Amino acid sequence: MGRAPCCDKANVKKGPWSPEEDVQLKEYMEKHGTGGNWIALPQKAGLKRCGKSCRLRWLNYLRPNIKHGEFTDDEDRIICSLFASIGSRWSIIASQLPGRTDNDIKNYWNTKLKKKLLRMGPSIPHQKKPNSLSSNLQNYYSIASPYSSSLQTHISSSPYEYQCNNNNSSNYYSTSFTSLISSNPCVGPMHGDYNQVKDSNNSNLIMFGSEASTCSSSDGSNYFSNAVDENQKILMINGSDANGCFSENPLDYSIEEIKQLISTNNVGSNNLNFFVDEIKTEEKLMYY
DNA sequence: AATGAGTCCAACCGCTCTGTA
DNA sequence: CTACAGAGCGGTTGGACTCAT
Repeated sequence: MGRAPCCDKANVKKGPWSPEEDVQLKEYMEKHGTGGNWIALPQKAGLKRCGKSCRLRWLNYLRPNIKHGEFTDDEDRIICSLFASIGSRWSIIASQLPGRTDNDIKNYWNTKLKKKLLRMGPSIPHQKKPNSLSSNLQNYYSIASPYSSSLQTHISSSPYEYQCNNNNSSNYYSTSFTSLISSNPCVGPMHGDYNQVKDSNNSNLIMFGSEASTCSSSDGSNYFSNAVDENQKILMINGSDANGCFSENPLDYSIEEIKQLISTNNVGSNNLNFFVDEIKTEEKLMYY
């Protein structure tokens, strides 16, 4: 038996929204809000739409302060940087770009940014490390404001810098991203929750998740769960320079590796093996 | 002018997660 | 503990638009 549909599909209008429907939804939302129930909203608002459709329309188009139009270079960098570090977690990426929606960013990435990246040749100026991520991608990773300033605040205010020696691999951490996520009202604290505990050697640990099984949501918490996978290379968002650019590669992946992932459609929740999935419930520890 | 290919993006689908009874 | 409903997410699709031939 399949899953029950969220609405009566036979009596629900599909397809593009008319201006009248937009007005209707907007007026209702401004007066009443969602009332905590999207499913019931269309009926209350007099719309022949599925609740999910209303939600999507509101979030992606009608709600205030939505930014449409061209993405700036800064936004490009932020997207590239976050994509490289957390994969296609569009909602998290969107949370770092005020006014942008996850759908917008997803579309932008799929239609433009990805291609733009792939077009970039290996010979680009300002290479910092020829054999690692010293490519246009790396330049894209160099994060500029406003993200960098916020990130830098977290970095500078962070008391810890972590090094995680995980079996035979040496994985490095800083708190920057952790702090960023955990302090971000859009993604935390749920997504960035961690506990400070001590291991058997009385070493301090940072533990993401809780008790026997860590949160397995497909958002930031997974990122952290997977980020410490011993078999995976680890994001190092480390000290940024005075311009807000990272002074080190944020990733140990080469442009070619990433391009390959993109070109083989291996970018996504299943195959972007930087940090994503696979060990969703495994508890991971960070030593400091 | 016709048309086919490519691009873009709004919207849908189906899944997972979360809260609650 | 389990089942269920709603919310949220990422992947995909379909149609409008643009451009080249």
